Amino acid sequence: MRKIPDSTVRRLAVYLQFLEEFEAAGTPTVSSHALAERGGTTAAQVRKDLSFFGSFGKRGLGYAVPELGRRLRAILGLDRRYRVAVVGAGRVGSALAQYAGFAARGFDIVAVFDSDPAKIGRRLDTREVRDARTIEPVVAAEGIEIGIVVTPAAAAQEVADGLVAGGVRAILNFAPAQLVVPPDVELRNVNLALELETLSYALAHR
Amino acid sequence: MRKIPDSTVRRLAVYLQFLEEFEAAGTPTVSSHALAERGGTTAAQVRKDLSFFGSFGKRGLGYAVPELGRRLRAILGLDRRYRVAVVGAGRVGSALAQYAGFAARGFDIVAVFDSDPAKIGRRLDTREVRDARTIEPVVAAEGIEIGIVVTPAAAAQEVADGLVAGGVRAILNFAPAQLVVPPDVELRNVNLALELETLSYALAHR
DNA sequence: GGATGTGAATGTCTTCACAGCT
DNA sequence: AGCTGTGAAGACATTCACATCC
Repeated sequence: MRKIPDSTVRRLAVYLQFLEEFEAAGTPTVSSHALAERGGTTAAQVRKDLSFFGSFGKRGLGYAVPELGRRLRAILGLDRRYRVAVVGAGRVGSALAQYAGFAARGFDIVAVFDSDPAKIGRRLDTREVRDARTIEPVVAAEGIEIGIVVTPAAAAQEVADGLVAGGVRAILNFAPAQLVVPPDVELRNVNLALELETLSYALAHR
Repeated sequence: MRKIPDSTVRRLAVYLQFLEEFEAAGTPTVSSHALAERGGTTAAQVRKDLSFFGSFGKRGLGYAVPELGRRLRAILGLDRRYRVAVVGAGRVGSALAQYAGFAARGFDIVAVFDSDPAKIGRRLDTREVRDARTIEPVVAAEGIEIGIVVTPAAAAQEVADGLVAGGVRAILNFAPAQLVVPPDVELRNVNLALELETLSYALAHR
């Protein structure tokens, strides 16, 4: 069960999204074809993706919606909740800290940090913005497992070091910087400008 | 020159980022090895990526920083500016509309839309939030080429249709919905929750 | 009949390794 | 000597096609 393509994991998360719509609508069963159509891929791809983890379908019938949902949540590790910290209470950071989509998927933002004295102490929903110098102890004390970095590039590595020292197991980095973290800490980068740049490339080439 | 891997395009944008740091620092020349190190890839990969578009380096020496910068900007279509609209003035939409990183890379947010009467008319920096019902005419009149969709999933397709009718050539979609657009409109999806979900998968599997 | 599950075939991307400039 | 540029090899991912089962 090791060595699953990264692209497969991403697609599984997408399938789960659709599946939850089917769940809400009360659809009892769904075919690989139906999932593929909505997810922008092919039926064979859907079946191959799922087959890495077992065989959850019934031949001739398709997949039972509630069961496949449960399975996918278990596979993705979404059958539990995570405690998450956001570092950087600028516009994007604040928006992410309050983004309902995170809590809806099991990611609870339990702490927000910034280094700007003007921001420290302010409230953001129910949480208070805390001093970035306290990242390490707070992360450790609160049992925070995931850190989201939304600082300027120059501050990102220092912040990441604090998160790691506090014991996070994963970091989602929005800063346009290449972070260095220990190999046992999972790191994913999201670069907003980059997405527009690939669009620019596509527009320029035809 | 057709058929460039998507991953290559993304990496080129990353190289450009680093190159601009070298440019700022006045470093005259850079090797594929140096670029690889910072970009989290290998020297061979850097050279292969660049070789799709020509040979910009000097053997035994490396790449001239200013020239490679110019070339990359030209390849990525970043040697010009783009007019961009943001639809959805919620927390994330507002943050994106004011995100300095976009303007810095040549993407000017020239219009912001929302359908909520409470938000329409409000100012966001220098721009006023406009009625989403006017997307099509405003996009057409303002010569907007790129639309960023940051609405709830339920509204996203309608908004996309308006953008397309107005004449955008590309859409960056943050809504957790699979949009349908004509084949000549470039579409890229960013799903914030998805990124955390792939981290969750990684945490669950070891 | 209809849809899954999966080896095998195909296609795509990355890495290797070395010839060729400077 | 140093570092690029690139075919060829290898690794990886997707698609095909069909046997299998409900």
